[in-house]
Amino acid sequence: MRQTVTLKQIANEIGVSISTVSKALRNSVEIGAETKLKIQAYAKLYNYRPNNIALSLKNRKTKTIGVIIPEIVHHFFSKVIKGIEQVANKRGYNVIIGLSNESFDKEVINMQLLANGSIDGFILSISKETLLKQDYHHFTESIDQGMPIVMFDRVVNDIKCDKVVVDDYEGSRKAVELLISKGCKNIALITTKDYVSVGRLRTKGYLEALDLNKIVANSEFILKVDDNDVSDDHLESLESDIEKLLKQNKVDGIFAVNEIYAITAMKVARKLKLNIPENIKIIGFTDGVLSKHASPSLTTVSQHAKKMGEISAKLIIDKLESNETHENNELIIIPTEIIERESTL
Amino acid sequence: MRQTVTLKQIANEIGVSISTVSKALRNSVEIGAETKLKIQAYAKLYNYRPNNIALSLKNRKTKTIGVIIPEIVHHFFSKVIKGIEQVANKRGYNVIIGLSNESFDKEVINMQLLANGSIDGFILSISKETLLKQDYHHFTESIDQGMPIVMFDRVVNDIKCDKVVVDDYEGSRKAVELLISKGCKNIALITTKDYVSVGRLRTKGYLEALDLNKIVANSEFILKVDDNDVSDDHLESLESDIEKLLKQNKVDGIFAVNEIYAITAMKVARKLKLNIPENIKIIGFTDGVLSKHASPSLTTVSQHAKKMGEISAKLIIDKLESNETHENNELIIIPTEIIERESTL
DNA sequence: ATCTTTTTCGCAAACGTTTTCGTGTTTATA
DNA sequence: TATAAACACGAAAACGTTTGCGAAAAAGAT
Repeated sequence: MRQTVTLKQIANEIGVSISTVSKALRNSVEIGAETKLKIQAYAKLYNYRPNNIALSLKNRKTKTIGVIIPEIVHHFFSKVIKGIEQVANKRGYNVIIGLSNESFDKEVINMQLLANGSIDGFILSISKETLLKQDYHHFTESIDQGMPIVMFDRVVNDIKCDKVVVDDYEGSRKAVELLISKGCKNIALITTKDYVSVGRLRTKGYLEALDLNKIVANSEFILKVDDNDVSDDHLESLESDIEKLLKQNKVDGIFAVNEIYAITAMKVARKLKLNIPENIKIIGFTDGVLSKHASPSLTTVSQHAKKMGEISAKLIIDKLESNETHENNELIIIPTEIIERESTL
Repeated sequence: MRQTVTLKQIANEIGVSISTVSKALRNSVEIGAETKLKIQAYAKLYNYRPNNIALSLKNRKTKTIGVIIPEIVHHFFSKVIKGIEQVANKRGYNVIIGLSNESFDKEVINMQLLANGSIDGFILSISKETLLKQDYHHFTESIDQGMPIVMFDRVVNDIKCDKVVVDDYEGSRKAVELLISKGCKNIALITTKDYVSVGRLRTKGYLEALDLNKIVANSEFILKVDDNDVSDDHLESLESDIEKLLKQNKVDGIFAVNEIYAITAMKVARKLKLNIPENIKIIGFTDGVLSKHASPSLTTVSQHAKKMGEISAKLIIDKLESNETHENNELIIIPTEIIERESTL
């Protein structure tokens, strides 16, 4: 087991000082050609690589960015990570992942763990519990300590940092207008509770679209799912809610704020012998894999998750590498895109 | 912007030495009660936290494990990560992610980047390209340098390290035998090329099950997909291949080595007006989300991805924290479990 | 009052780098 | 030949910790 070799070992072996070795390896003009060659050869032979930790300590930066997300077993978030990782890697940064599991405490602990020198900056999406509590002290603390943050998707206005979001409002409006343009008159909305900004904005887009088209919104057509229930139970109760809705009203279009709700709606429709898209049209909101492979395949509003990750990474690295004071904060809104599939033909 | 406070700053402020501060904060008996109190109060006030990097340098360990996977936008891998992260966190470790993107070069670079002090050990799943090239020098190098590795799912025998796999062979055999027990006579297999051990073993299980039940294997019933083609093209060509297969033979059961192939098979069956499960039964191999939400829902062989991650993390941390020489290597085989759903009723 | 013990604290080294500033040696210049 | 310039290298500090050991001061024992 050959341990990794250090400057000191090389110096001892060759009989020069540590600084000479360091300079030789960085090809400094201070060192004579002959010694340089000897040292470089030796280093190559023993496969010398500078110790990252020592470099981090010296340079006071780690070239690592911390990513805190609520959940990783989720197509949207994993795609964001992929985007982050890609540009981070290209620019010489590593990515360290922390999962909050939608829990406030885990979010705080994770951030504290990483903030003590392990990383240079954060990219994060806020957990539901944090959004509910509206306790953002860990974010402000981090920023106060000079550790920049970029938030994506789930953001809050109160915090002074860069933000990357999708145009939830606009995307929902367009989605519902697509349904209307296809002739739907009675359009239902399946959404989450309002405390997640994303859900609120999407609801707003739905209402706006109806309003713009002189359709009177009907509160019976709006299903607000309590997704705090992590188990599958809430899907079952959602199913029965949808079934009730579809039985009591002649709904001919459904807009769901995420993929799972849309798929569940499809399932219920099928159960009630409603043909998609003839009798009822459905649109979801997501980038997921379910929509693409469902049958009929599901029309969705794409969030451009990977792009979101790429932009977030670019923002944080730019900020880290500019020596300006991090005062001006950007809000980047990524336009959505409707991917038309069979469920709205 | 209040920067994070260091021992030195506290020492200067209070007028004692750095070592006194350090000892006071670690509640050493060497320090007088009064000074201890004063120092602790000050540290609390300024929210002192020891710098991780400095600790890493001093202790020569980072309490971080590097995870190298081929792809993160993938239900299986993200679930493994979730498992890893959970036990790693519980034991005070961080997780840093590297994506190989199924590329040999990226795998090597990622590992070299992390091996220079950034992490204490690796958990990884080998990229397809690496498996094809059969070039494993980066693994042996890492191990030679005293950096332990745990491989999961995609492993190779040649490397001396802990391995965690699912019982692919047994799982496939049981899956095919389930089809047989349900009365299927002509069972097709949709698999990948053989260089991924996983695909090879699953094929073997299929053949064995047929053999055990005195069914003669028919090479026409075996579809080997070239999944090097990352694009969606290969799914379309797979579709036509399956269609050809189903038209020319009266296949009444399909075993697919992953979720996507199974779903694709379902799609084709539906197109050909074959009822699932009445006319044809289908089983997939995976933990994915598609199977659960497909309609009819898809019977699958569960790989226990999360558990795989948990065990991998436990193995690597145990190894890191035992001061024994890392000589004895374990091979952990996780039993599969068949999750019966509608596609084989 | 003297000696021993205890208490309380600081020095210095170590982890592995990079870099500034000297210093000694060699070579070139007057 | 004396002096200046060029060259080749080393010492030391710094990043932020922890810890063994020595030493000063205080307390106790005789």
